[in-house]
Amino acid sequence: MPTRYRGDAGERKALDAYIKLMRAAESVTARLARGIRKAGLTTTQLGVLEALLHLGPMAQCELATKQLKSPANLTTVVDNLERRGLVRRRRDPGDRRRSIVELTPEGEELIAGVFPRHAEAVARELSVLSPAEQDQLARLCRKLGLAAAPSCATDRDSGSPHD
Amino acid sequence: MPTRYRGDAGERKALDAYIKLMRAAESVTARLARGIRKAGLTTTQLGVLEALLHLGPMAQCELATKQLKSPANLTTVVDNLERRGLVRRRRDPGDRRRSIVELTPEGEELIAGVFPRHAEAVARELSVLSPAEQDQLARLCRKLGLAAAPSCATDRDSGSPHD
DNA sequence: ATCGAATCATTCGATGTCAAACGAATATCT
DNA sequence: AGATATTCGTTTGACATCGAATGATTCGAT
Repeated sequence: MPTRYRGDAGERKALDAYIKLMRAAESVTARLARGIRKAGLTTTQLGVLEALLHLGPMAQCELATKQLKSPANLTTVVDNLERRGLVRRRRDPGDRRRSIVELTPEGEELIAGVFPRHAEAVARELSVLSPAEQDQLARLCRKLGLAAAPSCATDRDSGSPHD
Repeated sequence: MPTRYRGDAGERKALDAYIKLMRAAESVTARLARGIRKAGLTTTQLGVLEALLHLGPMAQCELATKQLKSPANLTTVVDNLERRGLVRRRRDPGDRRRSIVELTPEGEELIAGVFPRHAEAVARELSVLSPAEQDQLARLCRKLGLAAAPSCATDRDSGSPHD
């Protein structure tokens, strides 16, 4: 037997749940990424396009908050999407620090065609769990996902707090 | 109300569970990454050093399988660790294709000092869930985490199938 | 009106990440 | 033995990712 870590029981239980959470997220992401790649997108690009499709144009800073990514990262992702003509930047007239990002017609067509198949793939991945188990998982993960700081001032939001 | 996606009920439930799973994994990872960074490591580097500490020297290919990373990725991560003198590569005499990766004394000292604090941080993050809930989460995530292809021939494994 | 603090996007440098192609070494089949 | 397939690690090229620093803009308090 290799020398495994020996902490107290509670710590071992937490570590066990933690690694299983990470492995689940990573392996589901990896499997879904194959299908996304066939559509010519990366996982992050899909997330950005989907947000724009379902929520409409929004500032880059909002996009970063919703995707749990750094502003620097969003700049490069939006750069790559803009270079391919899938999104467009527009200065917010009311606050010229902000870039409003919106789908181009090409971008909208692409994501509208891709997303339904992606949603099916997600449902297929999750189908190893019963509907009741999916609810349970959502409830437990919700508790862990909080404490995400609302860094963007544009949280003049609207209904459901990002879930 | 923004135009949200309207699929059938089962698909919406799966999507909901999926995004909460991802948000939980990403936000816990991000919070833990701050502590890891203070120790001068990245999350992946910590994972590699921890595997070497608790399981002993192993081939790069085994390391890649255990960390759910690509071989190309492991090459660069091990490169970076080797450059800092934390690990060492050694040709496997029995199979000269293989690189056995092992901790240097410096690497062992570092990870042995860092890991206990990391484990505490993990327990703290998971403490929003009761022990019973942690078990539940582990059980559900375990079902999702399977189907990870065993790419490395060195699966002459030993007891628990990576969980 | 002005000065200082906060916000947004960008740049830079470093690391992580993968897919694909490749060379070296090994295993397998005949 | 010799031909073929497989495995392991690496390289390359593209993208993702963060932290820190910077410039432009806005906000807040006097």
